[in-house]
Amino acid sequence: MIAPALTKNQSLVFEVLNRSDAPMSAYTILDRLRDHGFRAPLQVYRALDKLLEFGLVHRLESLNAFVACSHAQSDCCSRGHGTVAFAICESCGHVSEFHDHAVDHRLGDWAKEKGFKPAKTTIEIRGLCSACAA
Amino acid sequence: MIAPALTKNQSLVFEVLNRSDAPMSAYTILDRLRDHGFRAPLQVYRALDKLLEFGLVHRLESLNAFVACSHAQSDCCSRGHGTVAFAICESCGHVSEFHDHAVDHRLGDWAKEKGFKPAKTTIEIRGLCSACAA
DNA sequence: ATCAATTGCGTTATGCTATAACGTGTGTCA
DNA sequence: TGACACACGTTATAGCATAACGCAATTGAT
Repeated sequence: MIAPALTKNQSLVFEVLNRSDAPMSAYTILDRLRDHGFRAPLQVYRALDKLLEFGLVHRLESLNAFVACSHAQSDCCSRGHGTVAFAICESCGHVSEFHDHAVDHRLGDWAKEKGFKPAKTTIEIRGLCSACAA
Repeated sequence: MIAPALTKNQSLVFEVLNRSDAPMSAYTILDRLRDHGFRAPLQVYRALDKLLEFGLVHRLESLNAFVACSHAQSDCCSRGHGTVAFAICESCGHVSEFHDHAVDHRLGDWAKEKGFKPAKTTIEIRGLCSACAA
């Protein structure tokens, strides 16, 4: 899944997500981009679909929101080296993205044992980050 | 979190979920219960909130839907002995609920290391069950 | 060069998911 | 008995996501 050059809309959405230090809903992104000519949710959702496909953005299922991939610079996402997990602070909104090989492997083992063919795995931990828990 | 006797609405919602072999959205539950006097989403959501609190029901974040806890009979859920994971078949809709101590422990270690205080953890694997993958 | 297929884009309308805010009734118990 | 907690019912609204239409630009094979 090599990412081609982004289109204008895709770039705009990606920029907004990259600048944000917290997840954003599609509608929040839309509002941020009204000045750039965005008028309808579909403009955002279509861009997000592509960005997700390219691995530049992640969707947080438990929030119905989106974040830029923390490792977009490296080969992490574009190579799809495994399942990514998220720790979401419910106080400040900060999201830590990490990969745990052991967890990945363990879930893979379970799937293998059960004959289940995984397509996409979601791991999200909600709680308080170290700064907010202090 | 010992579950007290369920109220009428809670029982109705729980029954519907128990009879279903796939997750159900709140609105689908509502439709199933129109004959029993349900008229508004809030009647369902309020019951679901309690059932979730009692550990009798789980919410599937990646589907915005709900399932009865597979282990409701045992002490699994009511005791909250750890994080539960779900394997969701995208073909037949069947959901397997399981617990993996190693995964649980591993994520706990990560949290401890980072000073993150977990409140709720979501693990959902979407794919094809053995029957549908065959 | 041209035609067909693909892709992105814009717009309108709609559907699905979830909660706010208000009021009612009922049971507890100090 | 009066304050409180809790379940319930209703209306309205907020928030998230996609269907369906049409147009424009690009690509690529013939």
